[in-house]
Amino acid sequence: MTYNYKFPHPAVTTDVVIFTIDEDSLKVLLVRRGHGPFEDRWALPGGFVEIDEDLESCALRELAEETGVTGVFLEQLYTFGAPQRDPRERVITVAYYALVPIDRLHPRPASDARDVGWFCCDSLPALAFDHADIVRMAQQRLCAKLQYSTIALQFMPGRFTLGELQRVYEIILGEPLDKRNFRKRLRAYDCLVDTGQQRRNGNHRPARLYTVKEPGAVRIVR
Amino acid sequence: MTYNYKFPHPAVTTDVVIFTIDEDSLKVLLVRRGHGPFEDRWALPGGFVEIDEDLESCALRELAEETGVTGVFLEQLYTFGAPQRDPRERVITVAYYALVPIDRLHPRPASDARDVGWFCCDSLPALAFDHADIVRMAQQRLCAKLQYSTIALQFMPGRFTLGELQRVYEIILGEPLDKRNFRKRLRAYDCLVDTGQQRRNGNHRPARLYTVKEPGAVRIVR
DNA sequence: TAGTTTAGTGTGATTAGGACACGAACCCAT
DNA sequence: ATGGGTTCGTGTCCTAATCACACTAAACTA
Repeated sequence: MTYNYKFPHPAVTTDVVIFTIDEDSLKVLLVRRGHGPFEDRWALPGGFVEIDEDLESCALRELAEETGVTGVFLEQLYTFGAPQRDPRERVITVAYYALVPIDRLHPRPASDARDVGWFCCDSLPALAFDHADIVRMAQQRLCAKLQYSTIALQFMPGRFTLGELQRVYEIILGEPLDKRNFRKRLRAYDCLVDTGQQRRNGNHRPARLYTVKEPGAVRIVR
Repeated sequence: MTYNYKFPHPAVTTDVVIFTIDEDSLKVLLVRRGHGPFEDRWALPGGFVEIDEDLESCALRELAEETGVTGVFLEQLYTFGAPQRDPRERVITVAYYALVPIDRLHPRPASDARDVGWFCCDSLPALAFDHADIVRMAQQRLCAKLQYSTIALQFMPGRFTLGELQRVYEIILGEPLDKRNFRKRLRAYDCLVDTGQQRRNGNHRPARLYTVKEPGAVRIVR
C-alpha cells in the first residue's frame, strides 16, 4: 500500500519539549532513538502527524504516550522546516512545549524509544536533528512567558509552599528573587488559595500550603 | 509522474498576512482565488511549499510574487492544521505576517489569482478556508507587538513625520494617544534620525521629517 | 492681518517596581 | 528546659516609569 500524490509532499511531525522542575533544576524529557537516523541519540518525544489528526492532538497523544501526563498546559512553539533537517526525507515539525508538575512524572519508554530520561537544560547531550535549537527556543519562550503570565503555576503539584514556588521562578530565571517582593507580586495576581494546611519540613517554622485557584488557566499579568 | 509514500502525507503551504496602513486604516492584502475550492472567494496570498524550499523562503517568494516587496519584516505567526480546513486533502499551513510601508505597494494579480486588493481589517469579505482566523490572530499579534517593540517603524516610508507615525500607532491600537508622551517615548527608543528636512502640508506649521536609524531592525523595548 | 490648522515642547502627579530587616515557629542538641 | 539553627512570614520607604495636561510656533488662507 502506497499513497500517491501529483506533487511531492513533505512529512509532518510534532515534537514536544516537556519541561519539569526536579532536583533544583529545569529539566526536559528526552527519548533515546531506537532506530532510523540518529539511532541511539537522544531526541525530543514526537512523531508523525496522522492524516486525520489535529496538530495539538498529535502532540498531546505523544505526551500521554511518553509520560502518562494529561491535562497540561500545551502551547505551540514554532514550526521548523529547514529542507535538510531530516536526512531521510523532507520533514517539517511543529514544535510544542508543555510544563508538567513535579509530582506527576511517570515516564516510561514507549514503542520506538529505547530509553527515556530527564536532562538538565544546561547540560544536554548531543541531540538528534535540530532538536537542540528547538529546546533552546522553548527555554527562551518559557523564560519570557514567566515574566508576564502565571505559566509557572503549571509546574506546581497539588499543594505547595510559596518558598517552593519562588524557587521555581529562580531556577528558570537563573537569578535569586526577593522574598517579600515575590510574595507581594503573587498576592496581586490573586491566583492562589491558602489551604489552611501547613507543611512541617525540617527544623524550622512550618510553611503554609497553597493551591492554584484555577488550575490550567494561564493569565497574562503586568 | 506521481510521488509515492508508505504512509499518507499532508500537503504544506505557507500563507502570508501582509499588513499596510492606507487611507487611515489597517489593511491586509487578499487575492481572489482563480480556481479550486472557494473559487472567486478572497484569500490570503500563499501556496504550497516546494520540497527543497525553506518555509520562510516560501513565504518570501510568495510575498515578492504578489507585491514586488522585498526586505521586509517577516515573522512566523502560527501553524494551522485542523484536519478539515481544506476540502481537497489534508493541508497544514504555516502562517507568516509581514508589514509593508505605505509607499512600496505594487500588488499585481499573480498566476493563480484572479484579482488582488487591499481590505480594511475591520470589514473583511468572507474569506476562503480558515483565513479569517489567521488574519484575526495576526492582528492580535501585531497589536501586542506594537506595545513592546519598534515593529511599527516597518510601516513607515523613507521619510515621515512624527504625526504620521503617531497616527499609525493610533490606527492599530484603535485609540488616540497623547502627543507629548508619544514623542517622549519615541525619543527614548533612540531609533529615529532627524533629516533636517521639513514637509509643508496644508495651511499650518511644517513638520520635521525623520528616517529610521536602522531600517529592518526590530528592537524589543520597555 | 486676523483666523485657522497642525507642529512642537515640559512639568507635576500618580503609580509601579525595587531595596531592605526582623520577629515567629519549629527542630535539635545539650 | 533552654539556646542555637533554620526557614517562614510580614511592611515601609525610595526610586523610576507612566500618565495627564496647555500653550506658543509656523505656515497658509481669506
